[in-house]
Amino acid sequence: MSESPIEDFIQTMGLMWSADGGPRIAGQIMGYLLLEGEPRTLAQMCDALQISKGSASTNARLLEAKGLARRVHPVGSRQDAFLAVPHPGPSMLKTVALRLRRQADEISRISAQFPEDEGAAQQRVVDFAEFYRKSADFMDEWTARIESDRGDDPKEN
Amino acid sequence: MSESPIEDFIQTMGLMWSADGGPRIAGQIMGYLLLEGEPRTLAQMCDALQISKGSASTNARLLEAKGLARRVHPVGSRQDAFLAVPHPGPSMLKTVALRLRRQADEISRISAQFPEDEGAAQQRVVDFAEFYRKSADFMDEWTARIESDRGDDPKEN
DNA sequence: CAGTTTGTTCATTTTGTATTGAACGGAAGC
DNA sequence: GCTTCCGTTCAATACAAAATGAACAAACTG
Repeated sequence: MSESPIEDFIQTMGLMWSADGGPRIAGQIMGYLLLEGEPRTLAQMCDALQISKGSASTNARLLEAKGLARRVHPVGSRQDAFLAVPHPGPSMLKTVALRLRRQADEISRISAQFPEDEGAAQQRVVDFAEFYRKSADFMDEWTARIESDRGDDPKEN
Repeated sequence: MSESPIEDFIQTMGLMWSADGGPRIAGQIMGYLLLEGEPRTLAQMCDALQISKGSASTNARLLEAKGLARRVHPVGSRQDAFLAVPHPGPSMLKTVALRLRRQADEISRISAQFPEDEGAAQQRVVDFAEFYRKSADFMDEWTARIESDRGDDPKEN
Protein backbone atom coordinates (compact mmCIF):
# COMPACT_ATOMS: atom_id res chain seq x y z
CA MET A 1 0.00 0.00 0.00
CA SER A 2 1.78 3.10 -1.24
CA GLU A 3 1.10 6.46 0.29
CA SER A 4 0.77 9.91 -1.11
CA PRO A 5 3.23 12.50 0.17
CA ILE A 6 0.32 14.31 1.73
CA GLU A 7 -0.72 11.33 3.79
CA ASP A 8 2.91 10.63 4.54
CA PHE A 9 3.34 14.11 5.96
CA ILE A 10 0.36 13.78 8.27
CA GLN A 11 1.55 10.40 9.45
CA THR A 12 5.09 11.68 10.02
CA MET A 13 3.87 14.64 12.02
CA GLY A 14 2.03 12.20 14.25
CA LEU A 15 5.14 10.09 14.74
CA MET A 16 7.32 13.10 15.51
CA TRP A 17 4.79 14.36 18.00
CA SER A 18 4.67 11.07 19.83
CA ALA A 19 8.46 10.82 19.74
CA ASP A 20 8.44 14.10 21.62
CA GLY A 21 6.19 12.59 24.24
CA GLY A 22 2.78 13.83 23.13
CA PRO A 23 -0.35 12.21 21.72
CA ARG A 24 0.12 11.05 18.15
CA ILE A 25 -3.26 12.39 17.08
CA ALA A 26 -2.35 15.92 18.13
CA GLY A 27 0.54 15.83 15.68
CA GLN A 28 -1.67 14.47 12.94
CA ILE A 29 -4.18 17.23 13.46
CA MET A 30 -1.37 19.78 13.39
CA GLY A 31 -0.18 18.38 10.07
CA TYR A 32 -3.70 18.33 8.69
CA LEU A 33 -4.39 21.94 9.65
CA LEU A 34 -1.03 23.02 8.25
CA LEU A 35 -1.81 21.39 4.92
CA GLU A 36 -5.31 22.76 4.68
CA GLY A 37 -4.39 26.29 5.67
CA GLU A 38 -8.02 27.18 6.36
CA PRO A 39 -10.30 26.46 9.32
CA ARG A 40 -11.43 22.87 9.63
CA THR A 41 -14.16 21.49 11.86
CA LEU A 42 -13.92 18.59 14.27
CA ALA A 43 -16.12 16.56 11.94
CA GLN A 44 -13.72 17.16 9.08
CA MET A 45 -10.81 16.02 11.20
CA CYS A 46 -12.67 12.87 12.17
CA ASP A 47 -13.34 12.14 8.54
CA ALA A 48 -9.89 12.97 7.22
CA LEU A 49 -7.89 11.26 9.97
CA GLN A 50 -10.29 8.44 10.84
CA ILE A 51 -10.40 9.28 14.51
CA SER A 52 -13.15 9.49 17.09
CA LYS A 53 -15.01 12.67 17.94
CA GLY A 54 -13.61 12.62 21.47
CA SER A 55 -10.04 12.45 20.27
CA ALA A 56 -10.57 15.27 17.81
CA SER A 57 -12.01 17.50 20.52
CA THR A 58 -9.39 16.70 23.14
CA ASN A 59 -6.38 17.01 20.88
CA ALA A 60 -7.58 20.08 19.04
CA ARG A 61 -7.98 21.80 22.39
CA LEU A 62 -4.50 20.64 23.31
CA LEU A 63 -3.11 22.39 20.23
CA GLU A 64 -5.16 25.44 21.12
CA ALA A 65 -3.71 25.47 24.65
CA LYS A 66 -0.20 25.29 23.24
CA GLY A 67 -0.86 28.19 20.92
CA LEU A 68 -0.44 26.13 17.76
CA ALA A 69 -4.04 26.28 16.61
CA ARG A 70 -6.75 28.86 16.99
CA ARG A 71 -10.45 28.26 17.35
CA VAL A 72 -12.69 30.26 15.05
CA HIS A 73 -16.45 30.51 14.66
CA PRO A 74 -17.28 31.02 11.00
CA VAL A 75 -20.44 33.11 10.73
CA GLY A 76 -23.45 31.12 9.68
CA SER A 77 -22.03 27.88 11.02
CA ARG A 78 -22.82 26.23 14.33
CA GLN A 79 -19.59 24.30 14.33
CA ASP A 80 -16.31 25.35 15.84
CA ALA A 81 -13.37 25.27 13.49
CA PHE A 82 -9.63 25.22 14.07
CA LEU A 83 -6.91 26.96 12.14
CA ALA A 84 -3.16 26.47 12.27
CA VAL A 85 -1.59 29.69 13.51
CA PRO A 86 0.72 31.17 10.87
CA HIS A 87 4.01 31.19 12.79
CA PRO A 88 3.84 28.80 15.71
CA GLY A 89 7.52 29.05 16.61
CA PRO A 90 7.29 31.58 19.45
CA SER A 91 4.41 29.75 21.08
CA MET A 92 6.28 26.47 21.01
CA LEU A 93 9.36 28.08 22.51
CA LYS A 94 7.40 29.75 25.26
CA THR A 95 5.88 26.44 26.23
CA VAL A 96 9.30 24.83 26.47
CA ALA A 97 10.78 27.76 28.38
CA LEU A 98 7.93 27.66 30.89
CA ARG A 99 8.48 23.99 31.55
CA LEU A 100 12.22 24.46 31.99
CA ARG A 101 11.68 27.25 34.49
CA ARG A 102 9.28 25.18 36.52
CA GLN A 103 11.71 22.31 36.62
CA ALA A 104 14.56 24.60 37.61
CA ASP A 105 12.47 26.07 40.40
CA GLU A 106 11.52 22.68 41.75
CA ILE A 107 15.11 21.43 41.73
CA SER A 108 16.25 24.58 43.50
CA ARG A 109 13.53 24.27 46.09
CA ILE A 110 14.43 20.68 46.91
CA SER A 111 18.17 21.22 46.99
CA ALA A 112 17.72 24.09 49.42
CA GLN A 113 16.58 21.52 51.96
CA PHE A 114 19.67 19.37 51.72
CA PRO A 115 21.44 18.73 55.04
CA GLU A 116 24.51 20.80 55.74
CA ASP A 117 26.98 18.00 55.28
CA GLU A 118 25.90 17.61 51.65
CA GLY A 119 27.31 20.90 50.52
CA ALA A 120 29.25 19.50 47.58
CA ALA A 121 26.28 17.56 46.26
CA GLN A 122 24.11 20.59 46.76
CA GLN A 123 26.47 22.68 44.68
CA ARG A 124 26.33 20.21 41.79
CA VAL A 125 22.54 20.15 41.89
CA VAL A 126 22.32 23.92 42.03
CA ASP A 127 24.56 24.14 38.99
CA PHE A 128 22.30 21.73 37.22
CA ALA A 129 19.21 23.79 38.00
CA GLU A 130 21.01 26.91 36.91
CA PHE A 131 21.52 25.44 33.49
CA TYR A 132 17.80 24.84 33.19
CA ARG A 133 17.10 28.43 34.12
CA LYS A 134 19.61 29.79 31.68
CA SER A 135 18.09 27.63 28.99
CA ALA A 136 14.74 29.21 29.61
CA ASP A 137 16.28 32.68 29.53
CA PHE A 138 17.99 31.90 26.29
CA MET A 139 14.81 30.68 24.67
CA ASP A 140 13.02 33.84 25.66
CA GLU A 141 15.82 35.82 24.15
CA TRP A 142 15.51 33.85 20.97
CA THR A 143 11.74 34.23 20.92
CA ALA A 144 12.15 37.97 21.14
CA ARG A 145 14.60 37.88 18.27
CA ILE A 146 12.23 35.92 16.05
CA GLU A 147 9.32 38.17 16.80
CA SER A 148 11.25 41.34 16.17
CA ASP A 149 12.72 39.94 12.97
CA ARG A 150 9.24 39.55 11.63
CA GLY A 151 7.80 42.64 13.23
CA ASP A 152 5.03 40.64 14.80
CA ASP A 153 2.66 42.09 17.30
CA PRO A 154 3.08 39.94 20.39
CA LYS A 155 -0.58 40.03 21.38
CA GLU A 156 -0.71 36.27 21.66
CA ASN A 157 0.82 34.73 24.75
CA MET B 1 6.13 7.98 55.13
CA SER B 2 8.24 11.13 55.06
CA GLU B 3 11.09 11.49 52.63
CA SER B 4 14.49 12.99 52.94
CA PRO B 5 15.33 15.81 50.51
CA ILE B 6 17.93 13.52 48.99
CA GLU B 7 15.41 10.82 48.16
CA ASP B 8 12.98 13.49 47.08
CA PHE B 9 15.49 14.84 44.59
CA ILE B 10 16.10 11.43 43.03
CA GLN B 11 12.41 10.79 42.77
CA THR B 12 11.74 14.21 41.27
CA MET B 13 14.45 13.75 38.66
CA GLY B 14 12.72 10.54 37.64
CA LEU B 15 9.37 12.25 37.34
CA MET B 16 10.79 15.11 35.29
CA TRP B 17 12.53 12.70 33.00
CA SER B 18 9.37 10.74 32.37
CA ALA B 19 7.40 13.94 31.90
CA ASP B 20 9.81 14.70 29.08
CA GLY B 21 9.01 11.36 27.51
CA GLY B 22 11.94 9.26 28.73
CA PRO B 23 12.34 6.32 31.07
CA ARG B 24 11.85 7.29 34.69
CA ILE B 25 14.77 5.21 35.83
CA ALA B 26 17.19 7.11 33.62
CA GLY B 27 16.27 10.30 35.44
CA GLN B 28 16.69 8.61 38.80
CA ILE B 29 20.15 7.38 37.87
CA MET B 30 21.06 10.85 36.68
CA GLY B 31 19.97 12.28 40.01
CA TYR B 32 21.85 9.61 41.91
CA LEU B 33 25.08 10.18 40.00
CA LEU B 34 24.75 13.93 40.42
CA LEU B 35 24.40 13.57 44.16
CA GLU B 36 27.24 11.13 44.56
CA GLY B 37 29.66 13.04 42.38
CA GLU B 38 31.95 10.05 42.07
CA PRO B 39 31.79 6.94 39.89
CA ARG B 40 29.15 4.41 40.90
CA THR B 41 28.77 0.85 39.68
CA LEU B 42 25.67 -0.80 38.28
CA ALA B 43 25.41 -2.88 41.43
CA GLN B 44 25.41 0.27 43.54
CA MET B 45 22.64 1.74 41.41
CA CYS B 46 20.58 -1.42 41.80
CA ASP B 47 20.99 -1.26 45.54
CA ALA B 48 20.39 2.46 45.96
CA LEU B 49 17.44 2.74 43.59
CA GLN B 50 15.93 -0.72 44.05
CA ILE B 51 15.97 -1.54 40.36
CA SER B 52 16.90 -4.58 38.34
CA LYS B 53 20.33 -5.16 36.86
CA GLY B 54 18.89 -4.96 33.35
CA SER B 55 17.33 -1.57 33.94
CA ALA B 56 20.51 -0.21 35.45
CA SER B 57 22.53 -1.35 32.45
CA THR B 58 20.08 -0.13 29.82
CA ASN B 59 19.43 3.26 31.36
CA ALA B 60 23.03 3.96 32.31
CA ARG B 61 24.00 3.36 28.70
CA LEU B 62 21.20 5.68 27.65
CA LEU B 63 22.70 8.46 29.77
CA GLU B 64 26.08 7.64 28.31
CA ALA B 65 24.73 7.91 24.77
CA LYS B 66 23.25 11.31 25.57
CA GLY B 67 26.53 12.54 26.97
CA LEU B 68 25.22 12.99 30.51
CA ALA B 69 27.24 10.23 32.11
CA ARG B 70 30.65 8.79 31.39
CA ARG B 71 31.76 5.20 31.83
CA VAL B 72 34.99 4.69 33.71
CA HIS B 73 37.01 1.59 34.55
CA PRO B 74 38.63 2.08 37.94
CA VAL B 75 41.92 0.21 37.99
CA GLY B 76 41.82 -2.90 40.10
CA SER B 77 38.09 -3.32 39.68
CA ARG B 78 36.33 -5.58 37.25
CA GLN B 79 33.18 -3.50 37.35
CA ASP B 80 32.24 -0.63 35.11
CA ALA B 81 31.30 2.55 36.85
CA PHE B 82 29.44 5.64 35.71
CA LEU B 83 30.06 9.25 36.53
CA ALA B 84 27.89 12.30 35.96
CA VAL B 85 29.72 14.59 33.57
CA PRO B 86 30.52 17.93 35.22
CA HIS B 87 28.68 20.28 32.86
CA PRO B 88 26.09 18.35 30.87
CA GLY B 89 24.47 21.38 29.29
CA PRO B 90 26.25 21.35 25.94
CA SER B 91 25.68 17.63 25.49
CA MET B 92 21.99 17.97 26.17
CA LEU B 93 21.69 20.83 23.74
CA LYS B 94 23.54 18.96 21.04
CA THR B 95 21.19 16.04 21.42
CA VAL B 96 18.17 18.27 21.05
CA ALA B 97 19.67 20.12 18.10
CA LEU B 98 20.41 16.85 16.34
CA ARG B 99 16.85 15.67 16.72
CA LEU B 100 15.46 18.97 15.48
CA ARG B 101 17.66 18.83 12.41
CA ARG B 102 16.59 15.30 11.59
CA GLN B 103 12.96 16.26 11.92
CA ALA B 104 13.47 19.32 9.74
CA ASP B 105 15.21 17.21 7.12
CA GLU B 106 12.45 14.65 7.05
CA ILE B 107 9.72 17.26 6.73
CA SER B 108 11.62 18.94 3.91
CA ARG B 109 12.14 15.65 2.13
CA ILE B 110 8.47 14.77 2.26
CA SER B 111 7.20 18.20 1.28
CA ALA B 112 9.49 18.17 -1.75
CA GLN B 113 7.33 15.37 -3.13
CA PHE B 114 4.08 17.27 -2.88
CA PRO B 115 2.13 17.51 -6.15
CA GLU B 116 2.41 20.78 -8.04
CA ASP B 117 -1.10 21.95 -7.28
CA GLU B 118 -0.29 21.99 -3.56
CA GLY B 119 2.11 24.87 -3.76
CA ALA B 120 0.52 26.90 -0.98
CA ALA B 121 0.43 23.97 1.42
CA GLN B 122 3.98 23.15 0.49
CA GLN B 123 5.06 26.66 1.38
CA ARG B 124 3.48 26.45 4.81
CA VAL B 125 5.15 23.13 5.49
CA VAL B 126 8.53 24.40 4.30
CA ASP B 127 8.21 27.37 6.62
CA PHE B 128 7.46 25.00 9.44
CA ALA B 129 10.56 22.91 8.72
CA GLU B 130 12.61 26.05 8.47
CA PHE B 131 11.72 26.95 12.01
CA TYR B 132 13.01 23.58 13.20
CA ARG B 133 16.27 24.14 11.35
CA LYS B 134 16.74 27.61 12.75
CA SER B 135 16.05 26.23 16.20
CA ALA B 136 18.88 23.77 15.78
CA ASP B 137 21.18 26.50 14.53
CA PHE B 138 20.32 28.67 17.47
CA MET B 139 21.06 25.92 19.94
CA ASP B 140 24.42 25.32 18.38
CA GLU B 141 25.15 28.99 18.68
CA TRP B 142 24.21 28.90 22.30
CA THR B 143 26.27 25.80 22.94
CA ALA B 144 29.30 27.57 21.52
CA ARG B 145 28.64 30.52 23.79
CA ILE B 146 28.43 28.36 26.89
CA GLU B 147 31.58 26.48 26.05
CA SER B 148 33.57 29.62 25.35
CA ASP B 149 32.24 31.28 28.50
CA ARG B 150 33.73 28.49 30.55
CA GLY B 151 36.79 28.00 28.39
CA ASP B 152 36.04 24.31 28.09
CA ASP B 153 37.94 22.07 25.79
CA PRO B 154 35.28 20.67 23.50
CA LYS B 155 36.88 17.24 23.16
CA GLU B 156 33.64 15.53 24.06
CA ASN B 157 30.95 15.31 21.45
C1' DC C 1 -40.81 24.34 23.56
C1' DA C 2 -39.60 19.91 21.43
C1' DG C 3 -36.05 18.34 18.52
C1' DT C 4 -31.36 18.69 16.55
C1' DT C 5 -26.84 19.52 16.36
C1' DT C 6 -22.37 20.06 18.42
C1' DG C 7 -18.65 19.93 21.92
C1' DT C 8 -17.07 17.89 26.14
C1' DT C 9 -16.48 14.41 29.59
C1' DC C 10 -15.47 9.97 31.32
C1' DA C 11 -15.43 4.89 31.98
C1' DT C 12 -13.60 1.31 29.23
C1' DT C 13 -10.60 -0.70 25.94
C1' DT C 14 -6.57 -0.65 23.41
C1' DT C 15 -1.89 0.27 22.59
C1' DG C 16 2.77 1.27 23.48
C1' DT C 17 6.64 1.28 26.36
C1' DA C 18 9.22 0.59 30.69
C1' DT C 19 10.73 -2.85 33.73
C1' DT C 20 11.87 -7.14 35.11
C1' DG C 21 14.29 -11.54 35.47
C1' DA C 22 16.41 -15.30 33.41
C1' DA C 23 19.55 -16.78 29.86
C1' DC C 24 23.68 -15.78 27.33
C1' DG C 25 28.58 -14.49 26.31
C1' DG C 26 32.91 -12.80 27.38
C1' DA C 27 36.62 -11.68 30.37
C1' DA C 28 39.27 -12.17 34.54
C1' DG C 29 40.86 -15.09 38.28
C1' DC C 30 42.52 -19.32 40.27
C1' DG D 1 40.86 -25.08 31.54
C1' DC D 2 37.37 -24.64 34.79
C1' DT D 3 34.94 -21.42 37.57
C1' DT D 4 33.25 -17.00 38.81
C1' DC D 5 31.88 -12.48 38.03
C1' DC D 6 29.84 -8.79 35.08
C1' DG D 7 27.39 -6.64 31.52
C1' DT D 8 24.12 -7.21 27.89
C1' DT D 9 20.13 -9.02 25.63
C1' DC D 10 15.49 -10.47 25.16
C1' DA D 11 11.02 -12.61 26.00
C1' DA D 12 7.42 -11.99 29.40
C1' DT D 13 5.06 -8.92 32.43
C1' DA D 14 3.47 -4.70 34.41
C1' DC D 15 2.23 -0.34 33.91
C1' DA D 16 0.86 4.17 32.03
C1' DA D 17 -1.03 6.82 28.61
C1' DA D 18 -3.90 7.28 24.48
C1' DA D 19 -8.02 6.42 21.94
C1' DT D 20 -12.66 5.17 21.75
C1' DG D 21 -17.64 5.60 22.05
C1' DA D 22 -21.58 6.35 24.65
C1' DA D 23 -23.73 9.59 27.75
C1' DC D 24 -24.30 14.31 28.89
C1' DA D 25 -24.88 19.42 28.52
C1' DA D 26 -25.37 23.52 26.02
C1' DA D 27 -26.81 26.17 22.20
C1' DC D 28 -29.31 26.77 18.21
C1' DT D 29 -33.55 25.84 15.02
C1' DG D 30 -38.09 25.80 13.51
